[in-house]
Amino acid sequence: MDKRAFNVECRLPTMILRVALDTPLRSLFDYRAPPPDLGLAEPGMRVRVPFGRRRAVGVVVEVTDQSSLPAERLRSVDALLDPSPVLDATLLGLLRWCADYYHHPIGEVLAAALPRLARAGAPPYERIEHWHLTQEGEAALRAGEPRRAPKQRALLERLSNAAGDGVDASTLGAALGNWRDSAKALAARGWIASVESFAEPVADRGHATREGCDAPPPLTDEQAAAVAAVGERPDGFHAVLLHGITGSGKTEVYLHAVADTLARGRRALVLVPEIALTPQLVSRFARRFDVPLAVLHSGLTDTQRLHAWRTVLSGRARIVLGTRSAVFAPVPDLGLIVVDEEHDASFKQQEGGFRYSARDVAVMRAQMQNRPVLLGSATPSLETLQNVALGRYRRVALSRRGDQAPPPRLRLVDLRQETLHAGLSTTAIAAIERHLGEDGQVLVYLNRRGYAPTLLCTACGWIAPCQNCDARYTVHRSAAKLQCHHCGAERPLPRQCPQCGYAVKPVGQGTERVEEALTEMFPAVPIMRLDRDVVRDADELEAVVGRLASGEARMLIGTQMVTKGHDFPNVTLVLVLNADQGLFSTDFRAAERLAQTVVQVAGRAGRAQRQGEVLIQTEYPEHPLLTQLLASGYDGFAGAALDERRTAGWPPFSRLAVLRASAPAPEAPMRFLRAARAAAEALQEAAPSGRRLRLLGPAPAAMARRAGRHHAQLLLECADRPALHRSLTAWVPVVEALPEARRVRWAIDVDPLDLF
DNA sequence: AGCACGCCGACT
DNA sequence: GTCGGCGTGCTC
Repeated sequence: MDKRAFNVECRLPTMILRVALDTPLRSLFDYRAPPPDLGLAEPGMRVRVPFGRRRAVGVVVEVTDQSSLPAERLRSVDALLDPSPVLDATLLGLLRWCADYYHHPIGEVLAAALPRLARAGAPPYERIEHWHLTQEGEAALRAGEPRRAPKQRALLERLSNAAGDGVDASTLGAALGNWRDSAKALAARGWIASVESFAEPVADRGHATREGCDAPPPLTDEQAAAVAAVGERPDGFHAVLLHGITGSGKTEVYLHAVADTLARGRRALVLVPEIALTPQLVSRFARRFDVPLAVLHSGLTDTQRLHAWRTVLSGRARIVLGTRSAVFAPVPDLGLIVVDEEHDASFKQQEGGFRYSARDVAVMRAQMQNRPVLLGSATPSLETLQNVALGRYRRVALSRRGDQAPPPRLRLVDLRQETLHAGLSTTAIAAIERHLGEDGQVLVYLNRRGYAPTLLCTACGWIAPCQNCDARYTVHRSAAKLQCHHCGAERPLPRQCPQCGYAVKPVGQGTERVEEALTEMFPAVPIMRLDRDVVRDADELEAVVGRLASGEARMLIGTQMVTKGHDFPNVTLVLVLNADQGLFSTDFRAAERLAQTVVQVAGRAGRAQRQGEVLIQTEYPEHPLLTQLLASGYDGFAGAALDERRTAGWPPFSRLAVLRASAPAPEAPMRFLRAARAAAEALQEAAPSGRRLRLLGPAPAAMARRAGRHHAQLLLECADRPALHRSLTAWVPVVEALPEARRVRWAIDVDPLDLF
């Protein structure tokens, strides 16, 4: 309490707040602190400030007593929006590290950590609205009023029965349904009134947790060892890779590690890819633990997101489950971070300006917080495996499936020796017949939705080009339209060639077409499709999964969606229709992605007693990646792939950054990038910064024109991270100041996932 | 990014 | 004669 008095006397005269604002500017802005009666500003609190001609909400990053600006140019903050920091010291430190590491303006980095409504100034705590009867109201009720408004009367009676400070709005909503109109009418007559307050943050620690209704099953030895490895040093940073094959029970390890964390009175943060489509995990946590759980994902409305964020900030939520941006959730007393499917590309922000890897940020957060981080995957990224090899992460393995099912048998189907029916080889069709005959289920994986990837004119060769992109329209037959999968443009499906009037035909296979072909081949077998066109939300997904689980459907054809997290216990045959996309890509990560996809989809097979069979269709059955994967599994593949990366000097044996630019004008991105490259070369000459920086490009992107904008990029490569970082630190301000920069949208992508 | 100011074309 | 195009500059 005396702290305030101290500050008034000694620091107020020169108290200056350094504030981050949601602008692409790379600096902080100095403001005079508000008078002390408005509250004492601390780093991590939001403030409302005048900014140019408008008002903005910013976050106090530093409190100092001096500014590089003359005092007369400083303006005062309008208001302090938080009674205590919404970003604690560790989280603020993490965000500052992000701004530095990803070379992104601090204001936009902080914006990524706050829900939109919080950025607009919404209070940090839930408003609690308490309604109570006034004396006039009591009198009216005794007098038998209101006589002809039953809803108003019910509300009055409900309030008159309430004790103490009345009834809060959510209780009224639950008890009376639509009560707002009645309340308005009664308030207008002065019979009832409301008082607003804020929900208090939860201050307790050491809160013992009861386990919920699901009793934890006994752990296998491997699982127990994994849980022990995570819990070994709960007060220090260490990273554990949980390398568990599909079906080995990784989730059970997470649940136990989280239980240990809760038992210490700490909170757990669990990151998953694309949670909106994996409600299974959420319900498993909800059933196991009898504690409040917050779920943060991209499918929430702004209001829902604000609500969930407040639940986290207040400490009510003991477990926070979320996707990428949840890595910035303001979890108090954070005791453990789990990253499930750590190899998943959706942890990397690929759009917009601030392109961070939530997995890497999670590791850094755990380090700053001095807490363990648990990374789980059946197919760990090569980066993570290299961290294990260097002794930075500890690897614990789950090598046995809980159901004791033998691992599936993988086989290649040589497409050069096969006749194809709608993309299906005769071998594959025979295998489908056999498995269906033996009462098994069949899963067909094809990473291409729609009916066919192109529509071709049989006479003139016209190929339905998208107007906005260097791409062709995809045929969607049942919706009778053409759709561009890069910009979303649609047009009706033409019956004849719009150029010459002759017949058009769809070329190639998408999931819709394969479904049609399978339906024709197996008219008696119920088939389901699983892709973004058929399944729009979690409920629809559950319906499809449910129909397969019940045996109502016997075959499933789908895209990536089928590889993610869902159990199909009776699937005995998995078909991978075209593995070849990943074999000859210019992207050095394509092989890794293909291996991960194949292993993940193969893991869906044979989870019951029967051994599963996996058929991979390819034109290149002797390709080393495929033979390696078949001969020695993912581990063998990963070892060979890491050797290749070392030889070629690709990550994790070097560090990359990409400067990306786009503009409607076709020449602007390349002009900007050439200027940026020249600037980098000039800097290198002026101050050789140790390790050599290699510049590759600029070059137009693989698909140069997307959604009406032209894209190009410049690749920067360096043998070690500090040297790359130093170069970027010197270079980015110069790039920003280039006159050409004004004509493009540009962004730095540190540790890019996709190069082309 | 916003939001101004500031100079040159087609409109009431 | 104005409305408005987007080039340039600034935001503590």
